[in-house]
Amino acid sequence: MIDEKWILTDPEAVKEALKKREYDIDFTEYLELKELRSSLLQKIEDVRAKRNKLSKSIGQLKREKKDTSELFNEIDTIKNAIDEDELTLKDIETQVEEFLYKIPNIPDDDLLAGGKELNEVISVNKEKPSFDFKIKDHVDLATSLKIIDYERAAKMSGKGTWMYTNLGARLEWALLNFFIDEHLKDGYEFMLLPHILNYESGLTAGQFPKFKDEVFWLEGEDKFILPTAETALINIHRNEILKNEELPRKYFAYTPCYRKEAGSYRSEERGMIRGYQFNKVEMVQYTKPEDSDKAFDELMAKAEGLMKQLGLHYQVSKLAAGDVSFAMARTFDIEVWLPSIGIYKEVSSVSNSRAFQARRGKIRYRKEDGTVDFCHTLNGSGLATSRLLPAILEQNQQADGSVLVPKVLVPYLGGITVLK
RNA sequence: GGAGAAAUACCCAAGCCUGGCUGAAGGGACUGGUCUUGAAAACCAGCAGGCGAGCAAUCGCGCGGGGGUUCGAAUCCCUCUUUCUCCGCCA
Repeated sequence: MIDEKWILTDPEAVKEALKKREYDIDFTEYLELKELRSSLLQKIEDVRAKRNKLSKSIGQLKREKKDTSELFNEIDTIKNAIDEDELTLKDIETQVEEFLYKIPNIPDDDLLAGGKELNEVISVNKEKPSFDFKIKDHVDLATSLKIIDYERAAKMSGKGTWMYTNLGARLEWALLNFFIDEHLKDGYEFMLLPHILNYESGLTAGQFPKFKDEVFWLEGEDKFILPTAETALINIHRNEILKNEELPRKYFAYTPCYRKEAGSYRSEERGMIRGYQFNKVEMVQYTKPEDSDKAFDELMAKAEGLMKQLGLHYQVSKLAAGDVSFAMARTFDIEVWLPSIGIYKEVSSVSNSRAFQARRGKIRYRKEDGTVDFCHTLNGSGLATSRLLPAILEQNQQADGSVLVPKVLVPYLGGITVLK
């Protein structure tokens, strides 16, 4: 949720800022509603104050066993005066809230105005690998190495899924364990979370109301299966006031991520590039507002550090305002090179939501001076393993169809250095 | 899934039957002070926080959430959520 005070004081500026993400908004109706709310509230509170005073007097007279009929006459006249106004007020507040929940976050000043096509590659790691043989794609590699089974997974589940078998499962698990160890080293708190969440959680994270159709809902339960661990991690401190010295708070979690991805299939995304379920380790930080830029850099450095240790060729993209997701003010993507399709695919997305999610979830902290303010929340994948595994297979493949295991993973694979 | 009990401010806890003087007793923690070489102890004092309206004085809402009854609700009624106990069922 964006800052209402800003809309009220300078709606034009907010409108301009949102234009950067190609989002056009009209505050006319909203401002009218706020106006109406204000006058209505004034009226209601006046009557309530009067009523409270009279009721108090009645209490006092009763205690003194005096006659109260005069006061009752007086109170009769205001008794129902605001009934209707109270209903109207509630209605207005619902409308205002619904309106606010649908507005995306304000992009940071330094982002380019416009969509995806303006994303900027700001750094590249390693040379693009070259091969002096005909390369295979990850589906062929994984299938011939017998580490992923697509057909049997389809049999039990349907399209858009796969199963890791034997060394495949171990490789996936090695990645996860490697990431977990790295995050622990950096003092992040390890969380295993519920995967079934309530509506409020999705609302706070910014998934809802806009993207309610992109997650799997449990029938008759008003609950959904998380599309990313972020949705849960962001709700740990919902409706809390954190102590000044508790910040920054750094968490990470491993969860599978479940997404509908309805109609998003592209032929280039065969195999495990896009599925209904994939694995990811996610990092989240709660910070003071003044520290969130630093935290962003830290998350970026951590995600990149993991990629570097894996020895993969990747690029970092700074997303243009229009490509930054709904709840975020800025996002950098780490995109890994997939030789078979000749493109870079996102394996990590590091974002700063600033106070956007905190406002939705009333995530606050007490400042040193005793006043209360919203935290900033940030998240970053660290990393999405299900896209990493194909990249490792493709980038590390050899002429004979075997694959070199990244050095850092060897200890996690019981000393295995080559998949063959 | 069935049956009961509970949810009060940072923590513990009174009040709820018998609605009004409860912006919520009492303790602990915390903060400040007295005392002390310093500390502890003892004693004294302070201590809902938050949200909303207003330039302000001040006012409104707040006793798990939502709704209702009433002139008036922490207190009565309904509902939801969560926790605990027992039974059933299981990993």
